[in-house]
Amino acid sequence: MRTTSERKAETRERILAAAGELFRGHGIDAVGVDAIMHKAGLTHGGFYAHFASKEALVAEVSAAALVRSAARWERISQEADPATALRRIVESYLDPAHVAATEHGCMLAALGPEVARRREARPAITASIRRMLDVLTRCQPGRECALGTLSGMVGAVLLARLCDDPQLASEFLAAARKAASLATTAAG
Amino acid sequence: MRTTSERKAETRERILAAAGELFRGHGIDAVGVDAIMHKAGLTHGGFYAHFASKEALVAEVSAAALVRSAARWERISQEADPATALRRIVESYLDPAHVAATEHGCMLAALGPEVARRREARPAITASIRRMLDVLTRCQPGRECALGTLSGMVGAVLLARLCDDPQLASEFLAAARKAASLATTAAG
DNA sequence: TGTACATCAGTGAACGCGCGTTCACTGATGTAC
DNA sequence: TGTACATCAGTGAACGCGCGTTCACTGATGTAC
Repeated sequence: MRTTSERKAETRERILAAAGELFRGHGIDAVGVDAIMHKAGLTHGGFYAHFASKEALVAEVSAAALVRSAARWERISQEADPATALRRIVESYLDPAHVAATEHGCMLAALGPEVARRREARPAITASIRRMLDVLTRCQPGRECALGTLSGMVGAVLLARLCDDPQLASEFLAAARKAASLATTAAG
Repeated sequence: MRTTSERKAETRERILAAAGELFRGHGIDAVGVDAIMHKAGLTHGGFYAHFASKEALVAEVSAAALVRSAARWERISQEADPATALRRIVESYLDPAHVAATEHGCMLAALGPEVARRREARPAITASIRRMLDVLTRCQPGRECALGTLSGMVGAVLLARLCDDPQLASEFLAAARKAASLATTAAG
């Protein structure tokens, strides 16, 4: 049988997951504690048995979502040769499905500016960005390419989401895919 | 002497400017009508003589801020040869001062995800993005380079703002500067 | 194994507060004669 | 030019509402004997 503390840890994870999806989908300030707890299958009062405040949750959620992305990239880079790993990472990131599913997508493109304004969330974010850059650097000719690829991917998804016109959106994705592969072949 | 309607138009512009700075600096949902009107030197009740709702203001502000950016880029591209114009646009965008002054900077990097969630603001944003792409396309070898440069610049500023570490932030800027110039010389 | 007590995750009513919006008003400006 | 009236941008008090947070509680689970 699950002990009480296991149950509590599971509930905490459910709250984090619910908050992660709602924040990415609607924005941090647009989602209340009430909505998060309801999505987690609980009532709002119980929130404070798990987190000190909404701001504390925000910091944890943004850190956790990006840690998961970084871990996924590391797994991909360990399971395939560098060129294949890069292709998988870049293609899944620059996929129209990623643009459409904001609530399940990358934290950087979905909440970047909102998180950047919250000082307490930034150290953990920076650590995950470094891990993501390390993965890309192993797959590309040099750190500068990795920095450019990450910027290009995040910017392309952001701009694709802003565009009213699906064709222009997919042009951004295609151009970023090409830029990432060009950077690789240039010195590969 | 200024007529009443001229005065009203000036007041409206002051409200738009105040809202533009506050939204970019703190996020749309974090800024109230009260704070905007106070910054514009007025009391909150007068807001509704100029805008139907806060949402209507949001749509106008985001559109207006990006129209101004697009117009600035067009002016630069008319006053200089393509290579110089590109350099000026890229260097001013990827300047640490731009990263620091979110409230006076590019709307895309400061409010992109928040605006992308508001359907009614997107058509005007898309039109301005097209104008910016047109300028870049005239300065670079082809539309694909322009798409990649815009994505790379927006992403780099966003990531630089997220990074806790100033050195990593400036690495993102430097890499994006280099990617933009490489794209140019590749076929130039 | 069975009973009594302690713990504490989760409930749901209640709180103060700031939000977006409304509205009766005022006083400076524009118009009519 | 001077006077009387109409307009309407802007004021500031008030509204209903939903937010983040608190708190007395309950009932399932863990512990002691």
